[in-house]
Amino acid sequence: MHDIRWIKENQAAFDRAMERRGAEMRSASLVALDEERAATVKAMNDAQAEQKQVSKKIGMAKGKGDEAAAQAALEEVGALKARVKELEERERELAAQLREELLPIPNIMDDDVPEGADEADNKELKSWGTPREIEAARDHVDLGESLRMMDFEAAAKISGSRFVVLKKDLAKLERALATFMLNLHTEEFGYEEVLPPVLTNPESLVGTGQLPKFGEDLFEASDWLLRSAHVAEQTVLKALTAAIKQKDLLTFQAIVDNSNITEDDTKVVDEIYERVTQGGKFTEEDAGKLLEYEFDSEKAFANIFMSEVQFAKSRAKAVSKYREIAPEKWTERTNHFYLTPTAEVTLTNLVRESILSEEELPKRMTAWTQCFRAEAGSAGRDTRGMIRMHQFSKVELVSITTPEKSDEEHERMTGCAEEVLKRLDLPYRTMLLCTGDTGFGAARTYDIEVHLPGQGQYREISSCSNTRAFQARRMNARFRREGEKKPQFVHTLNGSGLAVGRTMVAVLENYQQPDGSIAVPDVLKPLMGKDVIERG
RNA sequence: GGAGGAGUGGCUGAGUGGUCGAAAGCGGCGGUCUUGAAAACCGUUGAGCGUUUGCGCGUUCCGGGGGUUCGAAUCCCUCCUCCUCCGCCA
Repeated sequence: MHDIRWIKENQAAFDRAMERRGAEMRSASLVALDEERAATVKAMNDAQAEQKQVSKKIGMAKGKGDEAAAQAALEEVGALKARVKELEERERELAAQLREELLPIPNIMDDDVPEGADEADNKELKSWGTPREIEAARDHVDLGESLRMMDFEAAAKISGSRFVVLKKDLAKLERALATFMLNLHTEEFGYEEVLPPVLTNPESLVGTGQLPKFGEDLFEASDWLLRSAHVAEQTVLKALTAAIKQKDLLTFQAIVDNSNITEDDTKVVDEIYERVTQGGKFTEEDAGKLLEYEFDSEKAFANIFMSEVQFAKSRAKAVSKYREIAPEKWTERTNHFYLTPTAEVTLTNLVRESILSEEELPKRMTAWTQCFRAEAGSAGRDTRGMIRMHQFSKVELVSITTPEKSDEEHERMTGCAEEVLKRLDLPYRTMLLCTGDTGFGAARTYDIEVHLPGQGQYREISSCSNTRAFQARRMNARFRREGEKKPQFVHTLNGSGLAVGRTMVAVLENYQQPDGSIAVPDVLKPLMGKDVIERG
């Protein structure tokens, strides 16, 4: 998220940055919105100051027993109160609207990020190792299946496409690779190992930028709809009880009559809402009040009615009705989870809404986690093999730094990821992504691509990004400098170190032997307990 | 899942309608004293927003949101989190 004050002071630069992104947003409308907000805040503050002043007078007058003075002040405060409330509401609306407009805006990229449309325009920064010349090189699918240790059919049976089942030494190889990477990052590079939850809430995903714009890429795991529907039913119940209490027999009778309709339960719930919230005596305002009613002796009767609608097949309409009637009671958070697409989300959000001390920085964290991606929109791409899975494991690196250290940290982090490949003796090259290929939240991204003899090309195995303060502002993650009063935003960086599944692909294809067995890379031998993976 | 309890400043903890952003203690910072340190004593010590060249001033924030009231940390509603007991469970 961008700093609106920065946008205001650098409109031309902001607009130019958006153009490079191919985004439509321009500064003018944002600045206008913020100016209106600031004016509203000022008016609100002034009104509040006045109201507070007068209220204090009342307190003092009452303390002295001067009823007449108290009464006079009391009358004075009435108009002020209404004005404050109105301005408060307006301010809240404007602030929310501003945030809503800022959240989908991508980060500003560094000036030296090369112009380009897609990965073909990425710039190679360096390469390491020489791609192996392997005669009649086989790809990892061929190798893995021949070993009888990689089973896509079994995965399709128990889950679906874009999943894989690994067995025996390949299952173990996944574990060995992850262990090797974690050991390297924790023991030699100073990263702290973390084992975070896999399900995350929407706030976290907003913090790192997956939401609100890229929900399609995520798997959801939530019962929010069901839970909310349950609450909606409770509302219906209370409305019915209210009808009873107010002796509104017409409405009540109508509700009961309709309870006989069982084929289309949605319709029943719907109609009840129509009646209770709009029909006859019940206004929208009344509906809000109904929520406060308690029922007692009528409960049993109401329950009989409810038993007929509680199996409503589609509850979406009830939910939306409920949302209209009682928005303040609606919470998106109710058991609303996402399967985490990358540990960048969990690790980075550990510092959300916190103020760190300067000595704690840089804060370096690493985690081996399962990652889940819907891969919506990539139908047909990389359908063969383990390159693009709905579920894969990754060792992630996250650094939290001061603003002046983030560039240096970015290079360091990329070096940590490269070191994994060096020690596995896998040839790679490092790319600076072009404007068209750089992700939403990144100011600058390095991709590391490993050479795959089976495909005869380099493929992405790591992506290291500096988001600068972009995520920190979304998350309100700050630090305080020694001796300074005002906290400021940290910089956040993330990188894969590495994608474990793709590393396995690289190992298989690079270490394959003519007989179809796989030589175990030296650094993995202690972890694998053998020198060769072969069909057993 | 059922029953009950609790959320106050970096920490502990007082405050149950009125000059309360909030007692007290601890911790932190500054000072006095001391050759130095400790102890003692004195002072100081949250965040956001707005405004100001700056000192400052205004306002909001006592888990989140909403409400009652001229006025809310305090009363009401709701959500979240944590704790205890029972049940279930890897």
